[in-house]
Formats: sequence, C-alpha cells, structure tokens
Amino acid sequence: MVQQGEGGQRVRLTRDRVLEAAVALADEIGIEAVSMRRLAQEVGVVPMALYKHVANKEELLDGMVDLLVAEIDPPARDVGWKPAVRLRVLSARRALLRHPWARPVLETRVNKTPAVLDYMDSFIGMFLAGGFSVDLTHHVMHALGSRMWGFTQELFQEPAPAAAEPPPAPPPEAMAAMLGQMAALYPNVARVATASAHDDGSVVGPGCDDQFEFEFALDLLLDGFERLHAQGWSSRS
Amino acid sequence: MVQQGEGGQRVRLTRDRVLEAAVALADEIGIEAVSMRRLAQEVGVVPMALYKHVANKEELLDGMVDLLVAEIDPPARDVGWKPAVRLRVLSARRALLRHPWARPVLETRVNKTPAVLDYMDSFIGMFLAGGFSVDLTHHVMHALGSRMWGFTQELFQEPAPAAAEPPPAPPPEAMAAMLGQMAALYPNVARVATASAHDDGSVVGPGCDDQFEFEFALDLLLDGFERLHAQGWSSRS
DNA sequence: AACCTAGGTGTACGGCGTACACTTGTCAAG
DNA sequence: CTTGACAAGTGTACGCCGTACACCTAGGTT
Repeated sequence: MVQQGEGGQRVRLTRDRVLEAAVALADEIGIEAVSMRRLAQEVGVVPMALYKHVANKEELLDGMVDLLVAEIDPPARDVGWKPAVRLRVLSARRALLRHPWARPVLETRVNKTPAVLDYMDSFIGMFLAGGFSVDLTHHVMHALGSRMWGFTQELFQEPAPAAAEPPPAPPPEAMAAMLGQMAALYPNVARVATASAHDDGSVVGPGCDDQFEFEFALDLLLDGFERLHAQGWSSRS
Repeated sequence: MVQQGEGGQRVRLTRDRVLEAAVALADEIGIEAVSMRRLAQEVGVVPMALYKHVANKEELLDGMVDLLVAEIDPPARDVGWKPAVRLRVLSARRALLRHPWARPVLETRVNKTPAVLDYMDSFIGMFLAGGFSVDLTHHVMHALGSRMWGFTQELFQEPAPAAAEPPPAPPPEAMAAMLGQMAALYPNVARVATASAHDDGSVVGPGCDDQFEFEFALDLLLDGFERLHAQGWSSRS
C-alpha cells in the first residue's frame, strides 16, 4: 500500500490522495481503527506529514464525508417531488451501505462543509420545487432527519443481553435456554423479534430486513408529507 | 466533591455511587470530558479503583443509561395506545434534555442492559395492547427509531460553513456579508433557515423550535401508524 | 489471633492527536 | 548553473486516554 515510484522516488502526497486513502482504509478496517498514525503508514509517510494536507482529524473526517456526498445521485428530473426525494434518499442509502463508517461519522459532524451544504440545499430544493411552502419544507426536513442521509438509528441489532464472548458460539441447547429466558423476561421484544415474517429456518436469524424497514418508514413519512401538502398545510396545521 | 468521612475515614465506594457521580459529572462538564481519571478524581479515589465497580468504561456508560431509563415515566394507563406512546416518548425526551450526554451515549451503545430491554419491552407492549399486529408493531418500532428515546439527529444546529473561531464574535457587518454569501450559495437552505416563523428580531437566531419540530415528526408518524392500523395493515400493505 | 477477601493503590504500557523545530526536495528567478 | 524560497516530509516530545497487573490494607469471619 505504500505509494512509491520507481527507484525510491516518492509520489507526492495530495489532500485528495489522503482523503481517498482514508476512505479506503475505513472501508477496510473500520472507522474506529483509522488513526492518523495508521493512515500515515498506509500512505507511506510519517504521521505528521498528513497535517500538511488536513488541519486535523476532524477535517479529515469532513473530507471523507465530502467524498461520500459526491457518490449520491443528483435529484432526478421531471418526476415530481415525491419520487425524486425517495430516489435520492435511497441513493444516499446505497452510498452509506457501501461505506459503513459513514453513519457514525455523519452523526458526529458539527460543521458542514460546502459539499454537505450543497447536498442539503438541493435536497430542500426538491420540496420547494414541488410546491411546498418554506415552512412546511422546514418541518418536513426535520421529520426526515438523518433519513436524508439514508440511515436511521438501528434499535435491535443483536439482542444479546448477557455479556458473552463471540468466539465460542454457545451450544444450541444453551442458546435455546437463553432464548427461552429472554422470552420470559421480555415477552414483547421476543414476539416482534422472532415474528418478522422471515421464513428462514433459524429461530431468531437476521431478525429483519433493514432495507424493508427503512423504506417502510420513509414511505410512511412521504405519505404524511403528501397529505399535509395536499391539504395546503399552514403553520400549526 | 471528594467524599470523605470525619477524621479521614473514607466513605466506601459503591457501583451506584460511581454511576451517579458519572451522571452528575457528565451533566456538568459534558460527556467528552468524562474520563475514568476525571471521574476517579471526582469521587476521591485513584483511577483504577473504579474498575472494582465497573468492568470498563463501556459498562460505566451502560450504567449511566440505566439511570437515565429509570427517569422515564412508565406507560400511562387507560388512555389508548396513541396518547400513551406520545406521552412516553415526550417523557423520554424530557429525560434526554436533562442529560445532554445521553444522546451520543445512546447512539453508541451496542449491548442492551436489562433495564433498556425492559423499557423496549414495555414500549412494544403499548402497541400490542393497542391491537397492533406483531408485524406492524415491528415496522412501527423501526419507523420510530431513535425517536423512542426522545431524540432525532439534528440536521441544522448552527450553519457555520467557514471555520471561524467563536471567541471574537464577528462584527455585524461581516456577519451580514456572511449571511448574504450564504444565501447566494445555498438559497434554499437560507430560505428555510431564516423563515422559521419565529418572530424574534434576530436575522437567523436560534433558527427553530426543536421541541415543535420533534412533536411535528412524532405526530406525523403516529398519525401514519393510526391509519395503517385502522385499515388492518398486513405485511406488504 | 489468624486469615480471607473486597476495596483501594501505584506503576507501567501502548495507544491517541498534535505542537514545534528541523531537514529535504522542487522549481523559478537571477 | 546557481541560488534561494517555499512546500512537503521528518523526528521528537507532550499530555491525554483506557486499563493490565502486582501490591497493600482494612474489616469481618472463624
């Protein structure tokens, strides 16, 4: 991975190469393992050299987000606000799924870069172009919240209440016992967790189809927006 | 803050005292400043002493969340699922606003403690008791997402694109120029950001009423849930 | 009086972000 | 071709972090 020309001639580092390397590294080893030191090693340079191209780690993360935003499709043309928004959110989601590091990073961003503001601006533009009032657009953006980035907080990822080390997978009978206890303690959780209408044989399995759940909520919101819009929503309904 | 009895007799530390001190400290100085060392100092003990009461920092944070969850009201009785859910979410939100550290902490929690599972279980129970199918309940929980905790990702907190040091507040005319440039570059953002129908004189001001936006989105979802429920929703609509 | 043990201590390690002073490589002007 | 300026890259060091591990010590039980 160390970038070097023939005969020891170093390839000059650029901000872009740093950012691209950071994205690739985060894709590969996870964002929590990306440190300035590790990234420097990856591009074949001493840690402090990175600071000639990014002011600090925050700015590095901002730059990574910019690269992510560039992967999101522009608004579809000639399709009405609703499919336009829907398509774009799903495009954002695809980008997000390609880069699992993006969710935690987006959540912690505090200053918006121009690229991010551009995205938001054109996103807002879809509603305004669709005839939404400025006010309703404002509320609607809040209602979408982080869904405009293609994600929501995942509530149940792996119901594993008791701390157990992953390596030795618990034997089936212990597993069953655990599930039974689980069902006894948290009957409602157990019901919705197991009854996700997925016919894979496993008892609990992957639990649910994230993509389906995401679109379910997205469409619920879009339908709600549509209704408000249709009835000429004005502040305080 | 150092806890010590008369004549140098140390007050024995307990897990509960550690957790309560952690919550109080996080309330006071912010979660990012809470380190094991700082917390130890706060309770008058050497850092490693804390590890006799919590296994590691993750468990400390889990324990703090448990304390938070305990502050959320139990489900209201005899009021139908919709107001019950609404009230409870708003109660969670109040707890969350009392403890600003809670949002980032909740977002990063990976294992659910029994207290958290209890909360989720009784939360789910509100829908089931209201006659929701298990399936619909599942989807509905996903749609709520982190809103069940009383928060959503805040999209616009302070539109400050160019890095500027906060201490010297920019002079009014520079501020105006910045806003003008902002409006030129991101016209749509500018429109919804300024037109939040808040009559405080300031040009951009606090921007919007978070509580209103939160309830707007919450009610939009609850109305959507109601509609699906009323029309006897079954998988894949 | 002897012992056990839970709670508290001290030292140390490997990681992190990054400040600061330095050398080196590249290219433009003389 | 030389020179010098400036950007890129280096090396060292600081102060933080979480926590492993060996040790001490006070209280309570036998």
